[in-house]
Amino acid sequence: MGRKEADVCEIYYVNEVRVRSARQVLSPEREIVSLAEIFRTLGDPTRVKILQALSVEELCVCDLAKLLGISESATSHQLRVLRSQKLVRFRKEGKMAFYSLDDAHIDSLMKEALRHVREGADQGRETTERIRESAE
Amino acid sequence: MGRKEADVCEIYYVNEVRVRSARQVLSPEREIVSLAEIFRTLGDPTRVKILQALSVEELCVCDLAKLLGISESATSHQLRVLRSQKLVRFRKEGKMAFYSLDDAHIDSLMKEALRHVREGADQGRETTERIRESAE
DNA sequence: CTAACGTATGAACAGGTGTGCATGTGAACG
DNA sequence: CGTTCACATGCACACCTGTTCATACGTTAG
Repeated sequence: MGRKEADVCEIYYVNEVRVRSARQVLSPEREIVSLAEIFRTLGDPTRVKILQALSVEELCVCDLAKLLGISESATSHQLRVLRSQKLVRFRKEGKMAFYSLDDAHIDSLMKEALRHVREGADQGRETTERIRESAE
Repeated sequence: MGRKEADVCEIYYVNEVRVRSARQVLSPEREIVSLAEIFRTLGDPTRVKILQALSVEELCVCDLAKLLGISESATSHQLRVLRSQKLVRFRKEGKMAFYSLDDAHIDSLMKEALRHVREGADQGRETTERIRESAE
């Protein structure tokens, strides 16, 4: 009894129960990956701005580009990413393409995260910057 | 009146109102960056698993490593990232370090995102894979 | 038709990210 | 004391990401 695998952790048997119960809560790999994919998609300032802007009303590519201060090409690339995740949809009208939010969850996700940021994330940011600096 | 900048978009004046109102909703740059940072932190399968596991109860590094199937070093590296964002905290007991969630928002964030994934993200994933394939 | 426009996309490049390896640090134990 | 253990960290390297540039596509105007 006790140690199942080689010398990994002396007190293995103590936390085995915890590991087991924790493993049960883990979503299946596919869901985990999808989850991470969505968060990674939201993990870019440009895309956050796009989604915030579109939360008001639909906008065309060139207006988004002007709003963001980046090229229309870069904007289009980012919109492609957002489209691939079904976060935005678009409607073609002549040569224009009007984009809008495709998913209601996203807005509440961002608002929830914003609440987190506005609360006690100040020390967090300091810590981050300290680490990032010392890493260079 | 009308066109403010050089030849960017012919119908500039039409959507100027939209751009203006959309710009008002945008959070200040610092908040946007913080928001994106948090999402980017959540945008990794390993870290998602860590947070899901810790949502049950605190775990030490070596148990997390076993649970995740990666090295303790990699686990420690990821925990450092999560710490820097104040997403987890740790308690030292002898040579062990027990980690637990530091923020209640995070769990609800992940659950909200999970709801999004479980709904209609299937087509989304197909699209993503199609794009990823054609990009190689 | 041609030309111009708004948008989309492929290639390329700088910069960033996650993991393994080697090593360091502090605590517990003989 | 020195050794072992759990954990942390610097470095290196393969991989991924976001932007720019050049170009192509479909639509509209002349």
